[in-house]
Amino acid sequence: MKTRYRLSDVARLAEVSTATVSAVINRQVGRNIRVSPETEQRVWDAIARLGYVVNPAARTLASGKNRILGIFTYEPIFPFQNHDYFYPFLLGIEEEAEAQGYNLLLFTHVTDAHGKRSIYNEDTNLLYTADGSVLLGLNEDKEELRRLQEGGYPFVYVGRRDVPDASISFTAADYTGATARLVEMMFDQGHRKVIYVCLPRWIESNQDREDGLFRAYLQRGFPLPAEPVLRIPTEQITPEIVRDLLAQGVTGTVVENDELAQALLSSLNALGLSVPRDFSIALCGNPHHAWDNSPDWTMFTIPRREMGSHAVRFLVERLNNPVDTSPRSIYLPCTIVSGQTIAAPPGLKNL
Amino acid sequence: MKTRYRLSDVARLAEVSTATVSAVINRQVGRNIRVSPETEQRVWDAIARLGYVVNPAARTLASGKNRILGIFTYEPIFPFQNHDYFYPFLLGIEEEAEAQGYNLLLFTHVTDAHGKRSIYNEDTNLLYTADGSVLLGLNEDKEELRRLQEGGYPFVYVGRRDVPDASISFTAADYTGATARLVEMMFDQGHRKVIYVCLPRWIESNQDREDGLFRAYLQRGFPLPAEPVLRIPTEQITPEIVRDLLAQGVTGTVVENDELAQALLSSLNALGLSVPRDFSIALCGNPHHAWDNSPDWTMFTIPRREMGSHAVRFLVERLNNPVDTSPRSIYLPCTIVSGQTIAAPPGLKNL
DNA sequence: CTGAAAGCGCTTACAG
DNA sequence: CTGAAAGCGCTTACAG
Repeated sequence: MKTRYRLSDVARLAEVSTATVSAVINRQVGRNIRVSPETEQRVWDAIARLGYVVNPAARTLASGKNRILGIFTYEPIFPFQNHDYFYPFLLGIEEEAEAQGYNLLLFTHVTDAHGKRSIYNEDTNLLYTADGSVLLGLNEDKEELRRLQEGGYPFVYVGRRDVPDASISFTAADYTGATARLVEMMFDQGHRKVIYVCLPRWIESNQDREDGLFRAYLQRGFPLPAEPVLRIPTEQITPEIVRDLLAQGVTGTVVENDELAQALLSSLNALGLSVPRDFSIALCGNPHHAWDNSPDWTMFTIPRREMGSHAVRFLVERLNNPVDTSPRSIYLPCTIVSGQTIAAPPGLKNL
Repeated sequence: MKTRYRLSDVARLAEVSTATVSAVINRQVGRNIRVSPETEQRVWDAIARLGYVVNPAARTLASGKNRILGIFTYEPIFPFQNHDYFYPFLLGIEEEAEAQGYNLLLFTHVTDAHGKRSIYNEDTNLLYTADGSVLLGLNEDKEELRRLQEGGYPFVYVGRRDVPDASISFTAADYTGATARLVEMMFDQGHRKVIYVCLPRWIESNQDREDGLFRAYLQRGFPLPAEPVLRIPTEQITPEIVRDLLAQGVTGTVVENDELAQALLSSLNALGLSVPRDFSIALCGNPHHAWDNSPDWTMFTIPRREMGSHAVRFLVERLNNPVDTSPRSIYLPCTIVSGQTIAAPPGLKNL
């Protein structure tokens, strides 16, 4: 392996100072620094002759920047299961990074001593290799995010994240608006008791969808059901549960995910009922899986690609203007997909 | 944004030298360097108290390594079209990188002045940011690869690459063996005239598949047809072409890709013939697209994941042992998929 | 228009 | 067992 040439080698060969070489390779000539065309040509010749290539680490150390954006995910980034989940985000991130002239660093080596993926590993912030980072994943560690924000490190979360005692930048899907829209579609069909069914865990997107439900009731002035939200694990959805809902007069639901929706569907079928004839269901987001017996869901899709590209845009804005550290956020519109799973409630059809 | 603490700040607070702090955070204690347990504890306390995090750029500059592996692709890495193509490679690369404790740098910002993706941009080798790189893509620039190899930069190509005047490391699929296997399967059914149909372009994998065809003939001792390889653009495959093949006594083909195979199928159908009753076809690799009217191809699949992980393994071996710069290569076995597109040739069925 | 020099924050012989 | 210091290869005021 031959030794690499240094900038000073180029300077010596071209008979100029290192400052001049630096100015030439960084296209500073004509800006604050002046170099005569002949001198510049000598520098380029010397570079070509030696086959000189700049050392990015040294450049980074000296300038404090390296035009690298990190991608940190709280779940493995390229697993089989999450394949279709992460991909559209990455697509948007890559597109925008390329457009902005940044490379992407995938933080793959991030499991700590306990086997957990985390940003701080033995007090080392792994992300510092990159000028700024895009963060993704459902199982984030809020305390880490707070610490990261406090440390002044530039990052943007893909997906709304509520961090106690901190305000962070994020790009989110407008779950609230999209969910409200689905509920209103049911209202338009004559439904009056529509509830939200979700898993029993507090996450921001569930909060947002719940808010969407409430907003729809508020806007239409319909009375909110006594139990507007059903928090339940998928495996606990049974025909009895569904019979209970029907007894309460519920005629339709918006549902967090496809597993829950499929479970509801199965229970309805077990009772001899069908969707949307006897009950309406709409899905709040993209299905996670391909199902054999999946109906054509009425649902909305999450603008993943746009969430990714906007995250990069926020990050680059922040890096270009380090003075303004105020957090930024955006709610991107979801797309409603009109399927075959909502219709007028059965009571109305009897009229 | 508060200023970050430096290693020297930790040293001052712990009342030790920077060398000691460096030894502690790099786990050198107990190896060549000795630090008393009390001193070490003081260092860790100081680190915790300041919230010190190491600066990777400085570390890289000083040590010459950064435990980052690059991924360079000659096509955009996350486009819609190549989604399913690149993904399995990335999966294997990520798995192995994680296992080996390396992060991955995706070189996204690599288009030169002419809009072409290239490693050398204005005489700068973009890859030098990473300790070593995995290269992928069909449209590689051999001259660049030669230059890269000559420069001593550690890299591994995913897919066999023949570079004039250079010998590079790669991980390949055993196209030759798998193609020979398909041809022999046809021989076993009674075929004697099986040809290879491919696009009219020279690429390594076509060379390998062709070799597979020849190998099968050689092993069985059957005479090679006068025109054993048909090089033809997809759109030029017509019923006339196929009628010609049949007239030559060809009863089956192994085919480069699914587009060609589908075109053959259409032409056969247009002649009132069907597969595999009248003609056998086997596919040499994974289909690129999902087709509406695709038969259940007899084919082989390319071990993409393994190709990716082996590339990382080669790279890490090279980095761990910089003295041995000899190129490494491996041919990984493909998996034969028994479909419904080969059968005994029609002549035999009449007996 | 150009150069000498400090500094970025680490690692690593080397000296003691 | 620990410290002083050179060096990694750049950038960037600053001086002229």
